[in-house]
Amino acid sequence: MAVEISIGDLSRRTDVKVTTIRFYESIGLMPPPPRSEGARRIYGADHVRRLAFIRHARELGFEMGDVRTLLDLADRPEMSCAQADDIAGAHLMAVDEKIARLSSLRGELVRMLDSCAKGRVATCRVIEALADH
Amino acid sequence: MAVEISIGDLSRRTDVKVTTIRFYESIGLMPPPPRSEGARRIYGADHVRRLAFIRHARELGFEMGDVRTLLDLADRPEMSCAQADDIAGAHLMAVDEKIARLSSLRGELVRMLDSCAKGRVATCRVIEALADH
DNA sequence: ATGCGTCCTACAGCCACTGTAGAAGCAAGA
DNA sequence: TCTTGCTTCTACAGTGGCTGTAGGACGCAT
Repeated sequence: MAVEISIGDLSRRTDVKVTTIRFYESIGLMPPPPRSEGARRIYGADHVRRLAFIRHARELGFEMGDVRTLLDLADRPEMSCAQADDIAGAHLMAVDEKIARLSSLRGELVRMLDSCAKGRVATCRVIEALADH
Repeated sequence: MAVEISIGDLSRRTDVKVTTIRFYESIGLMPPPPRSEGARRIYGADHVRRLAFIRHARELGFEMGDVRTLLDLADRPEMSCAQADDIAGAHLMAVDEKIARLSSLRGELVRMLDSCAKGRVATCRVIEALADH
């Protein structure tokens, strides 16, 4: 007999909020599950797997379009995984860029804070740095 | 005679889009400027300064609430700049956290990509890593 | 039967813009 | 003077990725 769990159970198992699960269904990321007599959603093991997959991809920062493609790929085991690698590679580059950008912001923030004499706004380096970049 | 520039000029000088300038006005970040006979916005030097300030703060990743506070502070030179330092300090911590998070994501992505044998999806480490975290 | 938690749908709101439509202003060329 | 074409105007919808709310219905234990 297959596992039959409610949306609340699915939520707890995958740590994805109930509303988010319904949202994923509404945008076609999760398939519409069968319903009980009282029209409640009934999920099974593959829903758990799919949602976990989505969640991990999101945690890694993949955006929805990428997640969609990765899910499609995961459903076609015979295909080459080159596309998955491409997506992950592109994402890695994007992450590297973000890190670089944040590091330079960090530098600027540290410089601002270090040079501030903790006096009045009139002589504050933080404010000044923002004013005359 | 004061400088009198159009919204397009202001946009070019500060590298902030026209629509964004109007948006900032609509949410009260920029003051509503005087208008020409034909109801066009007329800006002056202080608008340029204020918008540049906003832009720099946004570039540094401060969110709107912070920008608002920093602007208010900048308008009160006699105040202590402790609050500005607090905001910048909190932001620095947030940036550090983001960098840490991204670095660990990066590690995971690199591991995924390194261990992938570039074969079929069925044996793809990238897909697998997403499936069984 | 009652109470309580879970679930349902449908829609508004979040942030920080961006894009669109349709109209009007304005300067330069024919 | 007329026309062309750029800029500007207002008002509002859309973006991504959810989150929150209203107003019910379901289902189980007491």
